[in-house]
Amino acid sequence: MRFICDFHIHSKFSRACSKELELPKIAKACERKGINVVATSDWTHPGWFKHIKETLVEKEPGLFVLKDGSSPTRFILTTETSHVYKRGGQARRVHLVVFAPSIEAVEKVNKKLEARKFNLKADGRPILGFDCENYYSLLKEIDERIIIVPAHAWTPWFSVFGSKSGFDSLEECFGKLTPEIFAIETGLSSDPLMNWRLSALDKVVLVSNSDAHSLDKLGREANVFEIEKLSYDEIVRILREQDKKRFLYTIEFFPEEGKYHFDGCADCGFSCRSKESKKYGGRCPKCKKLLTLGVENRVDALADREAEVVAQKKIPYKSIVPLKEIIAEAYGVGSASKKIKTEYEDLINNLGNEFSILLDVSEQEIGKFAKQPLIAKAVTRMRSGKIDIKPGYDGVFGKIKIFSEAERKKSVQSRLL
DNA sequence: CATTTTGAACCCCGTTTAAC
DNA sequence: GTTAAACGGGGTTCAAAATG
Repeated sequence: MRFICDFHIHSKFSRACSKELELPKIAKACERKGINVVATSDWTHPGWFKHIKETLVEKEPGLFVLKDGSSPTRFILTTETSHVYKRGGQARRVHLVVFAPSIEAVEKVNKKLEARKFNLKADGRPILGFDCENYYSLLKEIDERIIIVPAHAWTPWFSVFGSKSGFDSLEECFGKLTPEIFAIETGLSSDPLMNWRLSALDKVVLVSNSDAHSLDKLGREANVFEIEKLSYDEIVRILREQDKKRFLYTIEFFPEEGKYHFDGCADCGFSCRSKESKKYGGRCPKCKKLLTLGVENRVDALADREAEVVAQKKIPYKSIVPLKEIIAEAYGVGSASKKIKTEYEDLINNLGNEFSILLDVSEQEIGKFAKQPLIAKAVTRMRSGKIDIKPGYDGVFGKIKIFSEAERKKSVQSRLL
């Protein structure tokens, strides 16, 4: 059976996250998105962990469902921790996704972290002044089956390869435990093609998750597996062995849409490719402050080959645009508007879930239910990658453009006739 | 007047810089 | 030398401004 999995989201206890993020609501929202396995998230937080224990029951080994049986959505005990510390004489800020096999393992980890006086109550994504390598050692002592996956590995501020406070290699960060890093999360601003340029990453498998802070953003990136006997150990095995038979593909943002694709200065609205930023001496040509170097820049700096050489050997991926943004594009209005919400709900109700619309349903079938005729065409165009994007930079999201103004006008006219 | 867009505040803590 | 304040991030949220 096909399982779409999102291993990195947040709860209502994480900073800047929606109050709607509670397990029953997440389970329901996943059904509408087409997500089969989702992170419990935030299990280091005492209040949230209590909620997990009260609300969920184990269904398969290491996988959980709502106690009341109201949803088929599986939960897996994955969470994020934020590490701020010094290593190699430099300040480091790295985010990690932690996979745990059982409630008991989580309980032990939380006890150990509390003993070290970390404030777990402060945030669902606690900040630990804890060196990543030492942290991983501790986790492995508690339970061999716990694994760490570096989160959104290329973003400038909080990641293992980030330009502001990351490293140039996994070894620098994880030392002797580097062999136990067998997966990394590519993040919104990079896609597999970019990551394939590093031979250093041949040992690891690339995963994609949403890092959702609201129900709406669940599964904006995800992993698609073909699994017969679902369990925590089977998921980890597939990752560890890069099992291409079982790990079918990842679902990705177009990397240009991510917030840190290009180099740039958000204050001045300036952005450029990494090659050009050298020309400016790494400084904003307007305000002369240092440019925030984006994901493309870091990949360029660390890459040692063209991606195409190895593409055939890798787990493939599909690039998507969230359905709401597609609808918004077709109407020519912002994706938060009322019209968009209504059309979105209609399509989901008629066609099942968001992922089936984005990945499977035919253009013709979508056209039957879409009020705005450009929507079906936009989905097809997205599937073939024929869209324009103004790349994101310095925290500014990229802007998607599926249709030219002329095309949109033409479509409006044809409806009037 | 209703809707949409834009803008700023908020949460948290380790580090850095400024102030005492 | 010590303490205090500023800084930074992500994205939701609410308020204000702009649009039609």
